[in-house]
Amino acid sequence: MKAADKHSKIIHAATKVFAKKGFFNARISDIAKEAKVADGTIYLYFNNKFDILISVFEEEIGSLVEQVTKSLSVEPDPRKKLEIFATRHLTMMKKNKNLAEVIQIELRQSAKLIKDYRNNKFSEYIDIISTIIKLGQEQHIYRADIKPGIAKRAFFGALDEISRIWSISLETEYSVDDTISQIMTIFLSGMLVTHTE
Amino acid sequence: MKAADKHSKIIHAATKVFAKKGFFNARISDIAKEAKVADGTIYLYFNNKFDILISVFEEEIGSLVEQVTKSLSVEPDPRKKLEIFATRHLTMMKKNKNLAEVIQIELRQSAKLIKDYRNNKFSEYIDIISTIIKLGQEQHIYRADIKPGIAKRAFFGALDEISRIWSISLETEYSVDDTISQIMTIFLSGMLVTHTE
Amino acid sequence: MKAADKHSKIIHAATKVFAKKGFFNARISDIAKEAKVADGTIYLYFNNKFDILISVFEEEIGSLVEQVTKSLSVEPDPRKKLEIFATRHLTMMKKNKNLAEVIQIELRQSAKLIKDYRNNKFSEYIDIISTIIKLGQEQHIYRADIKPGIAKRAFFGALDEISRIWSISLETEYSVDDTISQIMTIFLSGMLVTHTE
Amino acid sequence: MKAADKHSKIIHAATKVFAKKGFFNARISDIAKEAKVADGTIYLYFNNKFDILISVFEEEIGSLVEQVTKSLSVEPDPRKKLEIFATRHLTMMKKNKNLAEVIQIELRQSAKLIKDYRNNKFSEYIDIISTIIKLGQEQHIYRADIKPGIAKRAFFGALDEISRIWSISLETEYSVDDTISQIMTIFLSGMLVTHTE
DNA sequence: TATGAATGAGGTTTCATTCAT
DNA sequence: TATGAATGAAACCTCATTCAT
Repeated sequence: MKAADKHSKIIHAATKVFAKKGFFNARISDIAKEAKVADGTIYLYFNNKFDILISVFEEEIGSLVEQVTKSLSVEPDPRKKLEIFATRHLTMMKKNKNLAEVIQIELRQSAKLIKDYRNNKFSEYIDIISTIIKLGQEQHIYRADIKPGIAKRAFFGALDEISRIWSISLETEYSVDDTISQIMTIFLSGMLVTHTE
Repeated sequence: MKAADKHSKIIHAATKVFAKKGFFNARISDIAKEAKVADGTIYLYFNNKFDILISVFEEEIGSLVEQVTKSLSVEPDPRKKLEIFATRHLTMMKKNKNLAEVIQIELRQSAKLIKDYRNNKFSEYIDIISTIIKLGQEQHIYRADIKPGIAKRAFFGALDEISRIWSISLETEYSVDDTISQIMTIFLSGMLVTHTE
Repeated sequence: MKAADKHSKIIHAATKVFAKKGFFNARISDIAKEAKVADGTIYLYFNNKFDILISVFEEEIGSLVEQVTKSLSVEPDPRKKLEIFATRHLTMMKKNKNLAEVIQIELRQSAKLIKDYRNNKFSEYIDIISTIIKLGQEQHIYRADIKPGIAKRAFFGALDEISRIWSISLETEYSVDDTISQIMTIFLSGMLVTHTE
Repeated sequence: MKAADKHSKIIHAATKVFAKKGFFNARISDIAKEAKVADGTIYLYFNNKFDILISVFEEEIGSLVEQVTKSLSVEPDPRKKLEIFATRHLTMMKKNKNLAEVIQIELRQSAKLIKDYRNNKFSEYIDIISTIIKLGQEQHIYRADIKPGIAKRAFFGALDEISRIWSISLETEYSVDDTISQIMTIFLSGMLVTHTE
């Protein structure tokens, strides 16, 4: 097995374990067992436990960015692009609960633990949203007075809070489609009744 | 000093320490020192470390619910009510960074750690939003097709993600007012350019 | 309530609690609760936890000595005296399981913990046996080559080990009477088949 | 060093420390220091402190059973067998004071602490006595009316109480030989003067 | 590279004892 | 005398990390 393979095997194992137990409750030996390597082997690929967490983000979110970017590239309409982002995000979070939990919980932990960890990949991911909004503004589809820097957080926050509930409660009140539909309505048209007739 | 006072003194100390270090990195002795009591004294008021965390939520969010409810009671307009909620929430999070961090980080931790902790007070808090939306729907101000159960999460998630950034980054790109204005525009009118003229 | 009463109330409570939980697992607050006094009150009557244990011995065994001595005083026959001692001891241990356990377990603990605790009352109790033996030797009923100092321990040890089993196992294979009969046979006549005919 | 060696090294260290301080006063770090391993190492071999105590019994008494059984195997006479048992027991207790104390004190503690610990090895040890008695009864050497189940406890209790005194008092009033002689006289022939002439 | 036994620092919790009331 | 809230020392146990093989 190549080094890169083992590295990624550990990353995946760690994602699973962090998701299940949380960063602090996860033991290195749990990750080692999940990855089927010896405890000591982990330290040949990572500096310490925290380094694993950071790597999990970088790799998992990195691949998320890749997938989403690819999906978006074939769609020119900024409205549709936003919907695609939401769909891909929620679908992924529903499918990959491990990743979902790691993002929801550990993202916050880690942001706190090391101020100098810039969440590069994560920023990149969020910035996909603002890029879409800017594009829409250039095309006069999105209101010019919307600040992409705030809107991207509002949009991501909305999606994240919804998928958070999916993670902790077994029942899923609303389907992905229902949710997308609601989110798009709210973010595109707002909640007010429109009296345009 | 009365028992109730000491209880609340420990709660406030714990909020501070949890915010600064996170639940897992916080030591009981940190909380004790902050509260100016002996380590053992804490166990006269709480069963264990986790019980402190739960209590912090219940009490801090409980008082948040109280304040917000009071503010809302004097305003009949559902549009304004939503704005008041956003304003009070963001203002509080900006002012009380400890509480903000505890909500953002530990809320997620605890939800994960004990599935049977129903986050009663927190649910109550979030439900203020859905109650406002329902009221607005009855008055035909908010669209009937908006599902309050989803919208409340979207709205809270948006606010929470924004205040999360405030907590971790020292620079404050946007003021509370700016942010409120953006959030209200998005949630009430949406991001699309309206061609009603 | 007089001081002496409270003192003895605590002693009895302690005997109960020590028997149930053992000295180390017993908490002062357990004893206080059992005695229906405040924790601090105990320290008005005893110097520390260990002092309570010593006092329990002195008092409980003291009263045992008194009772046994009284029973023995009316019986002149050394053979019967020994039987009375065995009967009283086993009956008491069976009736007062608390005392039994305290003797069996804590006697050994305490003897170890403080070398300078001479178990005065306990020695006095054991010496009742050697006194009986000496009396019997004077009357040429007991063999002159029996050393009372060893025989007293053998006799007490035999009784104690038997009552120990009673304490830990719920089933009581043998009755007190059966046991006495066996013990007296062994100690008086030995286990060998006698070919005197 | 092999794992088995380290296991046994810890057992011996624990026996020593428990004997010296008693189970409750013994600290894990005491045992670790005595065994010249790190505190944590102990938990690679034992589940918890109590598990160490149980293991000490099983191992130490197990080897006692082995030795005694071996000594007995070459002696056919039930009278001599009993004497051999007493001699080996008392000799061992005098030589290995640590083991003696652990048996005397902790045997009682542990029997109390966990009702479901059956003291397997210890029962096996005691049952050596009843087996000898039964053998003697078959050969019409020991009285048929002696109940081996009671007699075994009486015999063991007698030996144990005597060795208990050896442990706690430095002076040794009686030698092993003296004691054996007394014990055998009592248990075989009883204390009564025999008028067979 | 890989292993996994060993390390030892560190934290939660308990509880005997004190002391202000 | 009596109380019981407060104290704070102490110990079991965990687990990230190391290192000899």
